[in-house]
This record gives sequence, C-alpha cells and structure tokens, in this order.
Amino acid sequence: MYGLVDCNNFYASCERVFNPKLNKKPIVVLSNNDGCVIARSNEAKKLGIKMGEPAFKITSLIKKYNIEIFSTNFALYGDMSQRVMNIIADTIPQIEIYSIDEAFLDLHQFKNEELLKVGRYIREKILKYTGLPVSIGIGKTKTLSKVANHVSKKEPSYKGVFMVEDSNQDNILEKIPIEKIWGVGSKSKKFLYYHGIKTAKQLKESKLKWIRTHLSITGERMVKELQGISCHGIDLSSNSKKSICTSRTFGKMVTSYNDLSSSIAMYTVRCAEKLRMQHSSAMLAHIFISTNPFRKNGKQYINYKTIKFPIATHDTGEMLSYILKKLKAMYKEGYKYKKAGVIVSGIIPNSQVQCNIFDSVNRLKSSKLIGVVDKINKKLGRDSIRYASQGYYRKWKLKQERLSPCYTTRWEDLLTINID
DNA sequence: TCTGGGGTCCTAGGACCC
DNA sequence: TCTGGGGTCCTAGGACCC
Repeated sequence: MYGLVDCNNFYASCERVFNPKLNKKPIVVLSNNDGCVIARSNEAKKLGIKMGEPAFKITSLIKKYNIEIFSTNFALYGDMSQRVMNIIADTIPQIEIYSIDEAFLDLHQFKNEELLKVGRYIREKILKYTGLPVSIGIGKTKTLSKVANHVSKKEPSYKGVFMVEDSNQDNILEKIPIEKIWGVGSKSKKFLYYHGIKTAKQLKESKLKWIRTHLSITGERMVKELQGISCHGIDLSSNSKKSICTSRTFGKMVTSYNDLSSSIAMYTVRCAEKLRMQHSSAMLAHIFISTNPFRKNGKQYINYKTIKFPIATHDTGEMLSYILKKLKAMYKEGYKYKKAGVIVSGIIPNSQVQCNIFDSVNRLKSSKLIGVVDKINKKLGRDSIRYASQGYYRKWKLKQERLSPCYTTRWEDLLTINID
C-alpha cells in the first residue's frame, strides 16, 4: 500500500503558522514579481480566485474582501517543507519526496487495519510540530493514494485521512471526473471527453490497448494504477536532477546588453552552484531570452540556443565564458526583454566525467578555486565573491512588495513574543 | 501598467552502425 | 526483373506534474 501526504494550501498555510491573525482569513500567495496567484487558502478559493490568475485582474476582489496578499517567500516554504519531511521520515523509513509539499510513503510494512491509524498519527504529529495541516491518502497504488488524498480534502468528516479500498473503490471513482486523476492533463481530458469517458471509473474500465494507442505507455500505466496494479514504485534514488533551470521574468523591461548579460551571468552562477551542490557536471547549456509575449503592440523576439561544452563542467568561470559569448550573438538591440534563463542538461556525476586528451584547462586548479569561492560565499552570504559579469546593481530585480519575514532561517526575523 | 519557476517522461524521426 | 534486416544513440517537441 502507498500513502500520500500533501500539505493543505502549503504556501498559504506557511504564512499563517507565524501569523495567527490570518486564521480564517482569505490568503493569496503570488508568484515571482508578484505576478500570478500560486497558492490560496480555502477562504480565498471560496471567493472564486483561480489558480494562476494574474494579480492585477483580482485587485477589486482583494479590496472588497480584504484578502491578505503575500509575495513568495521560498526561504520560509523550503525550510517548513524540510521539517514536514523529517517528521514523516521519522515514522516511515521509505519515503519519496515528490514535491515541496508532497511525499509518497511505502506502507507495505503495515497491516491493512493499521493503515488509517498510522495516517492519523502522522497527520497529528505534523500539525503539532509545525502547525501545518496536511491530508493523507492511502491506496494500493500511487494513483489511488492521490485519489484518496483528493477525497480526504473534499470531505471534512474524514478529518484529513482517507483510504481507498476494494470495497469503496468503484463508488469513489464513479464520482471523480477524469481531470482530477494524476496524469490526465488538458489534452487527455479533451480526448477522453470526446470519446465519452468522463469519470475515473469509466477510465479504469476502458480498453488498455485503445488507451495505449492513443495515450501511450503513460496512459496505460495510469489506467492500470486505477485498477490497483502498481506501475510506479517509491523512487528513493533520484535526488540528483537531470536538468537544472534558473530563469526569471524581469521586474522592469530590460533593453541594454549589459543588463541582460548580467542577468544571464547570475543565472549561470546559480546553475553552476546547483550542479556543484549535487556533485555533478553538465555537458550542455541552453540560453533563452524573450520579449513580453503578452504585449500586443511592440516587436517580439524570442531566441533559444544550446551550447555543448568540450568537457562536462560545473566551473562557473568556464561556463560563463561560453554562455556570454553565445549571448552576444543572440542579443539584438532595440527590443524590450522581459524574460531570460539558463538551463543546464546532460548532467553526469563528477566521478563519471569523460576527460579529453587535448584538454588544456588546468581543471585541478580551477576546481580548487571554485571550492574556496563556495566556502567564502557559504560563510559570508551569497555572492560575497562574485564574477564581474554579474554586475553590481540589479536593475532587473524582482518585484516583491509583500514579502513576509524569514521566520525560521534568519536571526533578525525571529518572532518576538511580548507577554504582559 | 500588470501574466511564475522548476521539473519529468515519452515518442518519432534522423543519423549512424554492422 | 529483383535493392535486407537488425540495431543504437540523439534530439526536439509534446504532455504532464507541482
């Protein structure tokens, strides 16, 4: 059996933990640049605020209902996430951290009649230790545990823990529309609806061969999982990433090459740091720059280029030299740039980097240098030592007008409680 | 005025090998 | 007259996830 722990309205709940005044109030958390809605408390959902809605479109709702608005505070959410995962890991030896607010649990060691009890225990513990409410779904497969999780959120009488079993399975699947099933996106939804398949029960009972033809192996697995045949095990291995992306939408339009290149330089630095953190190197780097596609008037320009390094690397300096050279060729004057990013891929562990007999770079020396830079920056703060190409003034800085304190990761932001 | 950021997996088709 | 059969690797693009 599998379990799925999912934090309720995670970002919104994190904000609430340290600010009890927000209890029962509608809360919305915005994406970078305070652009889109990415998390909503239940109260905000009830007001009809949609996921992904641009903030400027709901300004009147915000005023009318006194909605509390927050910029994303990833330092806070990341730290709270770690706490939740540690608590789960204390109870269940085999867990797969699936996202910042979700973890799959391998529950095979428990008897069926114990499962709900285990779920309730974990839920209580997380609530007590972190103040965060979670929902727990249990089922024969990951997909069914997702379904159970969905039910536990919808139906308050289950108090956050629900299990899909052979006895209740069909009854439940009958009431769930296919788009709620893990793996059904907008395209598959449209296709399946067209063929009259609208409920999870219908999907479960549809012909495997037909599904395979039209929705590929991914669809076939999905249907099997609904039938209780597990196709996705707990993945304990992959904590190292296969691609790493750093990208931002600019707070203000960027026009000059210098501003654009200092942003690309910064993304390169971050990508290289992330590579080094997981002890790996990348063969490829991809750069993209783009103007604002939402603007109706004004010239548009989007470009995307790939670079292949001679030898897989995580050396910031080396990566910068290739990437900035390529950027120079991509940049065109006279455009208002809105977004840019760097992606690295072809990632391999450092121990498996293939050398080249004609390589003239002193890699031992540069790796020592970068090691020292990392140490200094860890001690004194990010970018204490930086490459000149990153620039010093960030004209393209993010807009974050409603940032909450970093309650758990910065001494100055520690809560003070006055007891009179 | 204003629209996020970060990932994974699968497939088809091309280029190449013997 | 008649032009095989079996592979691998890589990449771009699509679909999906949170």
